[in-house]
Amino acid sequence: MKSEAIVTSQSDHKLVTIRDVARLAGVSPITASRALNKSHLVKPETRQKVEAAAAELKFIGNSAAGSLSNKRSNMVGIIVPTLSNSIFADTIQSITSRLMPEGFQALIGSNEYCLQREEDIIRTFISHRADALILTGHTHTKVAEELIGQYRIPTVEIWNISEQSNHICVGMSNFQAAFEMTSFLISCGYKKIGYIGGILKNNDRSQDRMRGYREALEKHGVPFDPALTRESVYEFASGATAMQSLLTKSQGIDCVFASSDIIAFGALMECHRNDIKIPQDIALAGFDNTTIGALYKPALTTISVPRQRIGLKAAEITLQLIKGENDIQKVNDLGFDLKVRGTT
Amino acid sequence: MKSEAIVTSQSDHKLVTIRDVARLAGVSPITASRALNKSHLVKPETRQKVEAAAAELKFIGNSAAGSLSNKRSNMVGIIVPTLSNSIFADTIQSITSRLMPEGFQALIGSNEYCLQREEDIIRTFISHRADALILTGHTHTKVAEELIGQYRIPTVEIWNISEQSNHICVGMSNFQAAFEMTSFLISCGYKKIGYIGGILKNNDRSQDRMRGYREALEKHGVPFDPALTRESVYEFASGATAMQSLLTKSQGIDCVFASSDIIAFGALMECHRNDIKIPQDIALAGFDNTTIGALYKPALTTISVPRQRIGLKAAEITLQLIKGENDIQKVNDLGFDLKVRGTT
DNA sequence: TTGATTAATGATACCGATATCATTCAGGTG
DNA sequence: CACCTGAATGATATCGGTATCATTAATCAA
Repeated sequence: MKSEAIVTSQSDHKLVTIRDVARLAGVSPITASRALNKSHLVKPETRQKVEAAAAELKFIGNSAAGSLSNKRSNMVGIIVPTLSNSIFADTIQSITSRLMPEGFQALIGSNEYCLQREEDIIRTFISHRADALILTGHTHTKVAEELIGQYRIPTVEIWNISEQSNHICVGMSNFQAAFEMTSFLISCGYKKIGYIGGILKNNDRSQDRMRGYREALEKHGVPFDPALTRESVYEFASGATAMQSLLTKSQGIDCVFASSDIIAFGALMECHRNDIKIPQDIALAGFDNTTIGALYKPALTTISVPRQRIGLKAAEITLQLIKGENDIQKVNDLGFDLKVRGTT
Repeated sequence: MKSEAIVTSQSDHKLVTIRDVARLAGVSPITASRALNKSHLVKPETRQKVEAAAAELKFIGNSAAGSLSNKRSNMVGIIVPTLSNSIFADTIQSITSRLMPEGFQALIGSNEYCLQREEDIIRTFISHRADALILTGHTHTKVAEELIGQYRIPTVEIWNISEQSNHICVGMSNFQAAFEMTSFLISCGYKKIGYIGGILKNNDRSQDRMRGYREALEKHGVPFDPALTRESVYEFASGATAMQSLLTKSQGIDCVFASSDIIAFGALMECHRNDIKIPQDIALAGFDNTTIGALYKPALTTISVPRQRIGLKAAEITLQLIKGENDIQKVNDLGFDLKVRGTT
């Protein structure tokens, strides 16, 4: 079908392009493009004409075309373990709030604690030529690391820190935090301290927290007893189940350290259900410092993690990396806070 | 710089393109493209050669180039009010779990209950030429609607239903649900039923729930009393504050209907803190059926919303719309369940 | 006045994929 | 054997921007 000059069929579904804007403004397409992006290269008067034309046509540029040409997608891929846990929602929130004003679109993926799925998501993000990646933790598949290398995607890891990692990381020492919490619990005089941690497999945060618990015990001369530990999915119900198991199979426990507030809350519910008084009968500590934990009475003793600051700093570094800056500190420790409250 | 046949500089940062794959496989670029996408047009043997080449080079296609050419981005934009509330996280989860296997990338945005921000996000999504949009609720800015129309983006609304809407919607009647809950509370014999709802402005779900509460009261001959109602942000702390206000300023209340479990839980905490027994002193009902509510003792009476099914159905319809099917039911009511539990 | 420099704009090519149309060739038919 | 059909593949153009280099006009130093 040859288009004839006059015909402007409505059913043609032609979207407005920068050429249309340029035509209406009486300039060339490149000038229009420049006016809309790098306005300093264009006379203010021209810029206004172009902007007016763009506004009149409700022009929205095609970023696929843009990124194809200038090799920057203005997208940043973010992968968290899950969206259901609000702690990651908070981090995402703060990342995007920093990135959006700079013109970046966040691609968000959750791997549901599965490395293979993470690899798939990374592959998708690369296909969209994300300008950078923000991943949770240090643990990734070999292929994922290779792809990141081959496609040279600047990558930032959040929520844990390690000198060993291949990437820049922003977070706090999960080991140190668990170590300090456990030490604190020991210093309170608790003798038989149970531990409900997240699934260890492929999860460096869970592993580090467990290690913190264990090494703190050993440092204080308390033998580590696997029978006092449970692995739990990061969900209320699972925390409750783990607690139930501890209550029945490990009598004499006077304190439980849950490596996540969600798990701790599930454990709390379970105690509640069994008329076990917190902290009189059993003390309880969590990790993450969620809102519910702080609001509950008695309020939950926990580790406060600077979720928003992690997101903000990660976004900041991401922007620097995209700009090509490379004098960036590799390990960014934002610390944590031990919040001693009612449950211990 | 003219490229000389032999030179393959490592520092050239050249990413592998489909031409490289084609060359290695000994076919033309188009054949390579076909082999990787629409393999039925290509001899099985050829396809294998191409796949082998792609695998060897770790080829990941540039989807910007792809979508520029075939006018499909394989991206679906999803906008929810917030990620902090797990109910939306659940919906997103189920949407993406349906969309990803079909090769779609979800673009996720949260408008933080702000219509202008929603409009901005929609603009971004359109710039990426999202193949479809999934929005929460019916309330959008005029400009947003215009853009959706102009760029002809198939759009599905979730979490509320209405014949009036411009778009296909998937959800349940928030009005009906609040109506039934309120009627139930009346039937329990509660005489002075307070209401803590979400912010009404620009939020059709909040509005419909409030209307359901009000009309149920009136239908049963109970006068609607604004002094018994509060508006609250959808956060624990805000629910607690609202409850506190009700407790001090509206004595004699024997029941509170919170239009969200999060608010209800905040209210619960507040009662707990003031040694008010639930349900003996005051009954409490929520909305959403979150996990904590179900786990708490006494468990929270609430409205169960089919969050996952909403997401799934929305994804399903989105796929149909993208395929161009248009015999799609406009209003998709997935219903709700009144969960009567311990708090009433 | 002239050559040099800067500001503003434009012509053309190109990013990397695929749509479209063309071509080749094997097998079937009358 | 000429003709047609369909399967497999390829050449070329194109999507909608922008990089790159070229051009023009205006400003300025010598």
